Amino acid sequence: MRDRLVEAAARILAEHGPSSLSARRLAAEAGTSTMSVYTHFGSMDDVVQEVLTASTLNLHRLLERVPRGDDPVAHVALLGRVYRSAALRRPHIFAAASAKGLLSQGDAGASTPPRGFTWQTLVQAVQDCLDAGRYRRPQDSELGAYLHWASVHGFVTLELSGMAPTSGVSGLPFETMLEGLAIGAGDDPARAVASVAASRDTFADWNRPTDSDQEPAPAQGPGG
Amino acid sequence: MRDRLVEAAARILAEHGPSSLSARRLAAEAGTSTMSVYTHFGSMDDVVQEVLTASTLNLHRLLERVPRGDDPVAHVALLGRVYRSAALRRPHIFAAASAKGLLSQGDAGASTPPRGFTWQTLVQAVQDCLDAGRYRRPQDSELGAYLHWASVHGFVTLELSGMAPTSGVSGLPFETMLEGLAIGAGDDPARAVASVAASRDTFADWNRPTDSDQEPAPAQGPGG
DNA sequence: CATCATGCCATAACGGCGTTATCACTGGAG
DNA sequence: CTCCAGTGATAACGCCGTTATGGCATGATG
Repeated sequence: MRDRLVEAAARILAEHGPSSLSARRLAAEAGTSTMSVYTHFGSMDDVVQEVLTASTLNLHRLLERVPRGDDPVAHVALLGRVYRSAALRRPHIFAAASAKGLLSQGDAGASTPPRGFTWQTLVQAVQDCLDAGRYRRPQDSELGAYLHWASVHGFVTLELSGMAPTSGVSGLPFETMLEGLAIGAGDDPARAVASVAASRDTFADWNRPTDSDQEPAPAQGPGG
Repeated sequence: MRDRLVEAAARILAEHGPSSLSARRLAAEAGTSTMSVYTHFGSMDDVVQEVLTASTLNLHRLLERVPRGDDPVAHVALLGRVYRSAALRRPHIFAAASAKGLLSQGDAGASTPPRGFTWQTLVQAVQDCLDAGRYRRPQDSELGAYLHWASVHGFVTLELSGMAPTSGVSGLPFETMLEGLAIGAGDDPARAVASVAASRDTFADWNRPTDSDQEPAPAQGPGG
């Protein structure tokens, strides 16, 4: 029964958002009564917590599996692409996890500042850029990682709020942002553009076979 | 009565967050009954809409009054500082307005993509950077403005979620981000750093007298 | 076999929510 | 004065999360 509840909760959450996830509806869709929710969970909040934790764990696993080629800047860009792609694929989940501050942890009991394994992955990726001489600023790879994360997160957040830039804008906003991040970190502009372009191809190639990593998802367009 | 309701709603929203703003509590704190809420507003949602719209309007007015010196890059950075400062000053309001996608409009009936007057201000500021030869990319000032906005917004969002970078990090994260934005847009690194530093002084000077622009606010630290 | 303890959940309830129907009251217009 | 529009107090409806109660299986124990 517990599994059916989690399943139903995940589906409701993903398809209709958190406001539609009520104990009565959840029980009904799982074919049971509200009482069984409380036999298996402490509260309704624990249910969404469990679903969101599982979802972000999926994202973390996905991000860790991102192929690390020999171009560290492309790797950082690729991580951003995967983050955005996951968010666009399941907007409600992303929004809820973001609102609850769950996106950085991926690990129960983590301290409030970013401490999930993905965070380590990103920090390492940025550190690789520094080591390779591509990045120059900031010297602190944790700070650099945080700035990348903040920018991509903000971009996606605004995108999901329907505030994406007006159509007719020249260039692809997300590509431009990725390039700007690298250049802003000290990379050579031409190399940054090349690395971002390379990461786009890697993403396209790699994204297809890993489709099954996420549960069934509606169509989406990571093109942007 | 209407005013007392709006007042009380604004206070509850700012101090205790949206989840604490119930019709019954609002009526009680305004010294009336729930019915009066519905004589003056269509629904509870309209109440928070009104409060948030007023708050973002305040922010927009504030942003428009930002002194435009002769350094366009410093001006862009200053806009970011003011945005962040307002968000830190009233976290609940910012989070709620952000969740409702109200932050860009500042104007009823605006189309979904950013169309508020502040948006025009930011676009113009970025355009000034392009015209002055400080910025080089992207050529489209709307896109450039969007990228700045997304980064600052993401930074503040994560900051309010308690995911600010670990203490002990070297350098000031927000300063570093502002510098990175300018450099990523093509500015000369040294000039970017100088402009951001200049904007910090301008902000400190200008922030004191305009304290009264916002309603009574708890202590906060825009230092970053 | 009978007995009992345990875990699961159906029913129904409690208080609180947004919202609405009803109606008493007030104050200005004719 | 009457009449009317607007206001809001009372109480209700159907939701919500949560919980008390109790029935029903199941499996261990004698």
